[in-house]
Amino acid sequence: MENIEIVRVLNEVADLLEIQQANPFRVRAYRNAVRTINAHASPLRKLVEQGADLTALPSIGKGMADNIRELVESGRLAMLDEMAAEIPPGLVELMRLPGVGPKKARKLWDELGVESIDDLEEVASEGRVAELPGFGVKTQDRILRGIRNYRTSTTRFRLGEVDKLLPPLIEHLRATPGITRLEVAGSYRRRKETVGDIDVLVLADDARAASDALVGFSGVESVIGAGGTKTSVRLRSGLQVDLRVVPPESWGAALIYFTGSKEHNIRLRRRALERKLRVSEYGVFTIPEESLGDALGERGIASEGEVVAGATEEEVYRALDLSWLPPEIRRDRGEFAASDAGELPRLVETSDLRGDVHMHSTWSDGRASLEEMVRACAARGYEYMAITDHSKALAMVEGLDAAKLRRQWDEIEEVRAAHPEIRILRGLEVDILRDGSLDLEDEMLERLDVVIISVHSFLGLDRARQTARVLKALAHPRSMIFGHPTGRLINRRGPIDVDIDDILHACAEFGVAVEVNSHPHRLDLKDSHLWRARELGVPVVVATDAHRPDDLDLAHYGIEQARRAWLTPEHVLNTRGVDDFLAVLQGKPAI
DNA sequence: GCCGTTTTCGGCCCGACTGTTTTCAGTCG
Repeated sequence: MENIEIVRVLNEVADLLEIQQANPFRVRAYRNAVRTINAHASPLRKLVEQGADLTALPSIGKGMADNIRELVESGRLAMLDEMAAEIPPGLVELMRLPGVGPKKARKLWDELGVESIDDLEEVASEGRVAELPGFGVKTQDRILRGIRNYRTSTTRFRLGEVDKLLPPLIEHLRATPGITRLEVAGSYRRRKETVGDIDVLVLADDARAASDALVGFSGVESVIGAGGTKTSVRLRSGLQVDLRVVPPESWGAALIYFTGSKEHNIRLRRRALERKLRVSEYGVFTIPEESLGDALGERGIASEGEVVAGATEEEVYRALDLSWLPPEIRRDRGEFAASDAGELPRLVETSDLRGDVHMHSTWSDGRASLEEMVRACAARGYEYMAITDHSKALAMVEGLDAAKLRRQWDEIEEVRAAHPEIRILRGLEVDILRDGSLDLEDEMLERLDVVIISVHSFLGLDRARQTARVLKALAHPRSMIFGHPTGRLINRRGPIDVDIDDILHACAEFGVAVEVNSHPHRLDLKDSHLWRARELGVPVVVATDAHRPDDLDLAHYGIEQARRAWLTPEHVLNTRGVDDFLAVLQGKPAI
């Protein structure tokens, strides 16, 4: 049983508990456990096998540890089986619809016998949902719309897509009179690999005018809602945009609040309470003595208290004895402790990169000549670069065999002479063959400066075979960088099935670096695996896998991914000078 | 169900919006 399966089971338990109207804090305990497991890169299975104490993990207590052990050892959870016998499986799915939570799902089941989305569509189109107490015509319509939307599948947008969709909207809003400040918050600002919707914060003289400006944007397909402080629209692309007008004295607090993550905010508020302060999107406030211990006063309204901070993020964090925290690490993954200890990392930045070492040219499937790629790298200020075309196994792109590679080296010699401003390394992206051997003769591998090894075929091997295949390739003395290690394509293709923990251990042992492939379709390795790589001391290379000169500008996506894993320039090999870079990669015995 | 040099019991983040109500529950982020 893998972590991802454990997570699915525990999440389902939480869903079912909600429908059963169990203690909400018990539900939250399951959600918190899921969070911990998601953040844990190595398999809990191994910990269980070793007899380790799972309760050492945050949010895992005795009960949860028992659950996990039961899952690992038997593959089942008796408690879930019991609950699932009582509750129809389709009920959980109802809660995916906007406006339907556990209470409404339960009522639909109790009163109308709804057991699935299909059932719900039927009774809703008959008008029977509107007749239920607590429901109405509007809720019924919303459910029907939600079902249609759900069926046309609303996946999250890749960060790179959003970066293309947003600029016209931002420009439009910035040009609106009265909007004096604008910032995109949310997971977009945290540079998460995918984004669900967009939160735009603005400072505006006239909230109405700002709202009208959004509604009047040419890309808007429909208006979802408009309140006093929030306007929501859906763009024709399907992307939902929420505009929030914020008063200047609350700007920083609102920016923190809407940047999230949710987990970060929760921790922030708890921290405030420890200091007898209250944090909201409006600022940091004192809690008046009389309402201490009575968090919810009459009708839930706590007395106001005095404003302590709110105008800037720095001031809000300072009020809680914290340094300003980069959005990428606002995930409650240790950033508070690091700030307290004065040990916040100096995260790697795009400008730290001194070379790009994964790119293609017309020698294989690139669109630009070798010299054009060299010029493009030099123009970006790189000190060095590696041309890494495909090896011959990728026949469809006419990959390079030994003979073709020698001819490429001749051309590299010529280009080197013409471009002394940049060091051009001889590289190759060598296919890992089905049996784990490399797609190039050893004597040629010996003569390459940079050897990237990648999986491009037999993506469907089972875990045992796939892992063994990769481990064998990593053990090759000339393997230097493991390219796009999991092979995933975001929203399109899942990762190959490998034991990532075993692989990272092998990388550490053999001194092979892992790539952060910066292409926004890949972002591979992902953040949680990079986190593990850092823990294990595996060197990291951030590279673009560019197939044309413009692709070289995608490096920032890889850097942002690295920042989410707390990587500093020390962790990223290609922030070093070329001699250092090569020394680490090649610092291994000859064949 | 988890957690604790303030607590092993009694807490557990905060506010807005919507739709349904006539004082509020449910949902969402």
